[in-house]
Amino acid sequence: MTHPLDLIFAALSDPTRRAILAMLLEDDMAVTDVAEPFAMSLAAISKHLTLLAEAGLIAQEKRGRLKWCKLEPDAMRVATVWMQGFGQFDPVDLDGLERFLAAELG
Amino acid sequence: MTHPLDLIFAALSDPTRRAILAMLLEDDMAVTDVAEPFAMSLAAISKHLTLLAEAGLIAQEKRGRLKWCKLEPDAMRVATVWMQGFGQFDPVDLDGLERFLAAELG
DNA sequence: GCGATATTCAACCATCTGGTTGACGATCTG
DNA sequence: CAGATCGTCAACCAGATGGTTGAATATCGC
Repeated sequence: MTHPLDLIFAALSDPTRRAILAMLLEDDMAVTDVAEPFAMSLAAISKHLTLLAEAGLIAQEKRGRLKWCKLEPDAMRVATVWMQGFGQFDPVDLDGLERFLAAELG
Repeated sequence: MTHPLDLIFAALSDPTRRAILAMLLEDDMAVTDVAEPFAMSLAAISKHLTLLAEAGLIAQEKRGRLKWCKLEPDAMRVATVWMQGFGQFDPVDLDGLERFLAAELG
């Protein structure tokens, strides 16, 4: 795995990591605070954060004993730019989208 | 792995599968034709196509002995919609994007 | 019906992933 | 300094992923 998009999409494919990103959208947070809502070990969250950082989706900065995590929106934009090509050809088909979501999400 | 976005992003995280999607953007294709440009077995491509179909990114329809693959843009749109939230807050920072790409792609 | 073409299935393999636990190195606080 | 807190590291595990090969199943054309 070496292309940036590989890392970005792989990082986004895990629900825990997407939830972390959503949290960081609200506010920058230290690792322990990120971990708090999840029913898994701190080490597991730490690994998730490392993956997110390697993908460029977040930046981590250590200040004192806390390591602050903040969203890094550029990486997500790169992915968005790549994906744009696949949806833009027919004027957005909201009905179709709705059908898809209804089918997939129950 | 059960959430639709899990499958969609996981499917997109592989360069072979992204290349397949780009090919299908040009035209619908049968499995053997999809496989032709790749230096790997037909079975491998067949598995990739199955993953793409499970993610909803393509649809496969068997006509005679050929199985036609076509792009199914709704799934990609679902992902785009999810991602929109992370980039839209500051007016698109093209310089930052360029720096990111320069850093990541060499 | 027979041979060729299209596609999948099954078994196998190496590697990655997402999680655990316990020990460890830093840093803050009293 | 001593103790608590923050975070990572290392070893381990079960299961998924991306690939292979060879056999099996449809379907087409003669």
